[in-house]
Amino acid sequence: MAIPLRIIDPDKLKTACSTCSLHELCLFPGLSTAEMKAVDHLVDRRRVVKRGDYLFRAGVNLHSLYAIRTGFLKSCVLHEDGREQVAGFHMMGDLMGMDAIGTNQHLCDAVALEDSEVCEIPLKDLESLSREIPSLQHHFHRIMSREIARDYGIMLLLGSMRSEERLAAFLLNLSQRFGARGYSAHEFHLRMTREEIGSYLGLKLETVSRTLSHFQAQGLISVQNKHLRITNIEGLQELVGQHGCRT
Amino acid sequence: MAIPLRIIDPDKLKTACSTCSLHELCLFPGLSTAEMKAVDHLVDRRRVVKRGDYLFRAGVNLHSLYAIRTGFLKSCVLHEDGREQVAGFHMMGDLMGMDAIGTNQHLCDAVALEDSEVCEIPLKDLESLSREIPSLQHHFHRIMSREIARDYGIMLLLGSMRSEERLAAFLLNLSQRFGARGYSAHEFHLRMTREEIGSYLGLKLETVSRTLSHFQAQGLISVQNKHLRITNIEGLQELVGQHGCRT
DNA sequence: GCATCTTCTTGACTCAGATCAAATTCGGGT
DNA sequence: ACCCGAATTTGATCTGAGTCAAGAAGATGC
Repeated sequence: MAIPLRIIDPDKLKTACSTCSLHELCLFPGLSTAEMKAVDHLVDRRRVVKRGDYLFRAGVNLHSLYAIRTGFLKSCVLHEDGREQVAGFHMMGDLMGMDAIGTNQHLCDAVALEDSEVCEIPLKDLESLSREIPSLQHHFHRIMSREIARDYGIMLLLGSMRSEERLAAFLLNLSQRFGARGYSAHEFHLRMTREEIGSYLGLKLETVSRTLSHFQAQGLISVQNKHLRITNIEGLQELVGQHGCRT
Repeated sequence: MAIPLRIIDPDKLKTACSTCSLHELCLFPGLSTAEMKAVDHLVDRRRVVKRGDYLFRAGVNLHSLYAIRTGFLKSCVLHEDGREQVAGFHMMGDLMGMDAIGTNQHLCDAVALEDSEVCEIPLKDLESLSREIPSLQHHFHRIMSREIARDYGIMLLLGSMRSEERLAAFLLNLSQRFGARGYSAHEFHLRMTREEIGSYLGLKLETVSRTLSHFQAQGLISVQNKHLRITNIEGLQELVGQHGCRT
């Protein structure tokens, strides 16, 4: 395990959290320099996942959590009978794999929708380091909790919104997340197919397509295949939670 | 803070996790006696919540997590526009409040559906004790993770099951949970209204009622208002994941 | 550059579950 | 025991989204 004596190990440098531009989004903001140093050793290694490849598959044993550095992935829950549903879309700074801690087995497939790069964080190491750094521990709990909160939002969406509201909420969510990461919040590339959007929103791909066309006709957005531009964000916001039909 | 010198403080005794019959279900299984002792001090106090009362409300600051000792509660997520949806039903041994760690504010209302009793676990104390007891720490992570896993299941249910499947899955879930707690798995009391079931499953109360009647006509269950008896559990199991229509 | 496969759009029709509307039963309070 | 509001059941009708189908537009590979 001895690291070869080199002045700069370029690989290590690239992996280090302390030099990572994502560290405010990712697991470890607001740590002292010394703590940051300790965290650097936590991040085992980076891994590249090509478009279409699996980061992990349902059923395999958990060894690490994965923090996304670049790229875009989806997670798919699998039902015993073969049905499959997109449970989330994940981008830079998101942490994946937390659903597997309970059973020690991944519950969902994680598939890259574009070439992506992730940092592996062995759970054992994260747990032992968070025993030493209370702020890291608390931050990890916050991240798990936010995942629960996100899921509650999706449950609300699936359980009580009509198709237009779902899609509007989806677009606003993407917009907000791209914006938070320094990308344009009103113009972006949809990395997933209509079918994947539909699966995530509990709709059929035809409904997704129709609803997008409808939004475009209303002047809310302009879509050209996967390129999307939000032209009236207030209009979309009004749509969400407007048609309070399904009481 | 000095505890009055008495041989037995009956209140403390009742609160102690080490003597609690739930401790295998609840947060702290498999600890040494010494560790158990430390955990006892963690559980701040017990609280009684009368039927219809709130354990906590959306928006209030988090101070504690709550482990249910007895009773039955629901949690309701609130949409800004006043829409409300049941996010879960919680019983003996379940832990509530984890959704609030992320923002430090509760996201949902927790309402007792029958007179209930909970143990308050201050998050700060749980975090500091779990820094000392690795198995407690890991178990807490597992519980949060299981909550995420549960939510994935609900997303699958809401996003891709038809009404009969949803209700069958719901009944089987209740059955399994009652069974795991030593109650009858095939005969129990529904503590929630049809409307609450519907809200949880993304259906209208009429649909819930009709579907229950339909199940009864098929000989799968027998319902008499809130009293439910499962007469053909395999039949229900077949129903879930049978009609794989919504691909 | 062409062929092929996948993804997307749009239209016509159908149906599961929502909505509206009674009638009935239950449960808590006096 | 009786009353009253809430919860449940059941029926009739309506509708939003699913299903089926066919063509168009993009991607991918040779």
